[in-house]
Amino acid sequence: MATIRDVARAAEVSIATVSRALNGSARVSEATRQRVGAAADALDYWPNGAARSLSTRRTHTLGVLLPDLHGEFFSEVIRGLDHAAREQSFQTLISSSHADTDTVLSAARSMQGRIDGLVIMSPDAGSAHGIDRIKQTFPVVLLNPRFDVTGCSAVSIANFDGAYSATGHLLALGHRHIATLAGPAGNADAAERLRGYRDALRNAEVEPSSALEFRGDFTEASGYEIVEEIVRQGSLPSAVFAANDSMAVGLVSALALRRIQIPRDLAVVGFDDIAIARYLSPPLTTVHVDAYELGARAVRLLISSLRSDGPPESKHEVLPAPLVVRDSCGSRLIARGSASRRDSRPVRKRTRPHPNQAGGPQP
Amino acid sequence: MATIRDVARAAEVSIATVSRALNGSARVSEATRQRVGAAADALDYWPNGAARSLSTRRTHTLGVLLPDLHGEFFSEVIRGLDHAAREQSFQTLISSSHADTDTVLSAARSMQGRIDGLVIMSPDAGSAHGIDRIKQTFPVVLLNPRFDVTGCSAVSIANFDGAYSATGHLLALGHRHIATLAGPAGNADAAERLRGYRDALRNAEVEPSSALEFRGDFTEASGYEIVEEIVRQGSLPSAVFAANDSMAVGLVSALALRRIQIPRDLAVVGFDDIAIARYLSPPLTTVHVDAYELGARAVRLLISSLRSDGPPESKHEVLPAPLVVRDSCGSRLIARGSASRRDSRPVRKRTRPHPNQAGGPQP
DNA sequence: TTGTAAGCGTTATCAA
DNA sequence: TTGATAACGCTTACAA
Repeated sequence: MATIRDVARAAEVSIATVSRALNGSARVSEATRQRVGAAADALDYWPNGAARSLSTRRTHTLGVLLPDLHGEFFSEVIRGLDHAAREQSFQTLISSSHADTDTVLSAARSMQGRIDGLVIMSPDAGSAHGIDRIKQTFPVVLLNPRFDVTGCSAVSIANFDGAYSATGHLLALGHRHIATLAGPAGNADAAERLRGYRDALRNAEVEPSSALEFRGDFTEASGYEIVEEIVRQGSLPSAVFAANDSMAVGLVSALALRRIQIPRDLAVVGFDDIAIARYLSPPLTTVHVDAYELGARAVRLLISSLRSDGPPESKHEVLPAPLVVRDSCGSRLIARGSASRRDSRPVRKRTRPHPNQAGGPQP
Repeated sequence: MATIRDVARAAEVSIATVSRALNGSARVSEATRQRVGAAADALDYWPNGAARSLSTRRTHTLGVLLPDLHGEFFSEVIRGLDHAAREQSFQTLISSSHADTDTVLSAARSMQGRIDGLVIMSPDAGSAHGIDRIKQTFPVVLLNPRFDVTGCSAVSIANFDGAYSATGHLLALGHRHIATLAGPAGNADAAERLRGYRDALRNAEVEPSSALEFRGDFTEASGYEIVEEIVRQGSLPSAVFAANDSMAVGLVSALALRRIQIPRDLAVVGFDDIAIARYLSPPLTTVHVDAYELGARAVRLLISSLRSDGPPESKHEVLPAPLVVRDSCGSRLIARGSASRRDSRPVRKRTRPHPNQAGGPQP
């Protein structure tokens, strides 16, 4: 492997001149620049990144700490992160499966000297102290955090607003007996979505009732099982707001088995807008979460605080979560005036041909 | 930020001793080890990764170059890569959107000094030369490549076998008039799948006919549109093998609109087993591709060739692509004897509760 | 415009 | 068992 010394020798200049020539410094004559360039090409010189960042204290790399999520949401977040980073010619050092404070902290530690900043996704409340420590070493941006940290920017999902408008949609359609399939206790997103549901009800002068609040765990299985509970209660509600699409999918399957028709017998709204949502029968009305944008914004915030010296920035952006109206609530016309949008793309245009889709067999 | 010098000063030893103590060298007395540890803790010392890898020439990091894919497949590959890497305490430096040889080469170049090895996904045939260059700098593993490179391990998908068994399944069900919805010309996966389809036919003494080979581009839209073409031909085939699930999804939608019933009027098999496959009506029989495993194997191959010194390894693993029988071909009983498996998991168990699924709202 | 030399923060090789 | 000190490969004052 050729080093800068080899290039210097070949071009008959000092290593300093090679460095300057290759990095486009102004203080180099055109002639030597040529000579150095030629020598570097001839030797096929690849500068050593570690040496460079040791010297410059910059790595042009962003660290990313993720929980052990998978599926489309996660993939889209990464894509957003990576694209935004690439746009600014940053690379991304990714490490996932970080559940608790300790693993987050040790991963951050092991990235010291190799990243310029760090994006931490969905840290649990316990990690607040760890993050305080990390942000002394490099700028940190939190992705959908369960808490606020001063001196730290963050991007999160409009859980409350999304749930509020989903429930509002049902109310606008005339429903008054609206159940919710809530997420697990202790989960911050779940809590916010539940709060949005309740507030929307109260705003319509419907008192939330614990008899209509079913507790799931965000899995499809729990959505499926909850149907038994609901049915056992005797009187069916006229609508259900599921705190995520996975549970809605389970719910829909179980309803189909019991021949309970959607939306005639029961209207259903979900949250997340996962890919499957529009393939359910009927296509699921749900709250759209733009995972790609979530990642992209986090990177933009991080790079901006990288560039700004001075006190650490701490902007907290909230990503809008708009309602996407499909067919699972019926009477779609009524929804017109609301902030929702009707998803009426014809089937054949459902998937926009993606730049690379023709390049690989994968969907 | 405390450096090794600060720790040395605090512990009243030399920096060499600090390094030895912290890296668990045997040649350190228990007493000084304690003292150094205490000093490091007190100063909250984080070793600098760049300095360390400059000195050791090891980075404990794997580079990953990806095309601009997205969606579940891509996400699963990354998850497989990352998990396998983490298992061996490696981190992953990811860079996507690499379409052509030049971007692949320059990305690899910019990783020099910061990675120990590189996984390159789906490089196009043109990059063969670039990869020859890259593998002189660090070990390379190819993920589903369009070609073989000596001195380079690779993992690829059993495209031929998968297509062969999908078509074989249709033949076993008694179909003789089997069309295929092929992928784009020039795409290696598409070509292999087409070859598998043809071979299966020939093996059953059915001569492949170009009139039954329709050309799509792996998008849902193209699957949708092809139905018109097929119908225009007059006589409907009795079965279709779609070279990927996206096209199968489009196909199914278009057939539903024309009231052509699956599998009664037309049997359909796909390829990839994307998440949506089992939600189609009827659930799609398709060839399963384990994207997670694809990534994990690539990393294992890479790490193994990292550890082995000597000539570069060049194992080429092929990931099996088993047929998953659902309902889109009917008469499922006949398939018993074949190498396929019947997917009969009940709806409520479709999604295995995932370790973290209870920790985030995302599917 | 170019060269010399001092870092950057580690690890590794010697002696002691 | 420890300590000097020389790498590692690069950038960047400071001199020339």
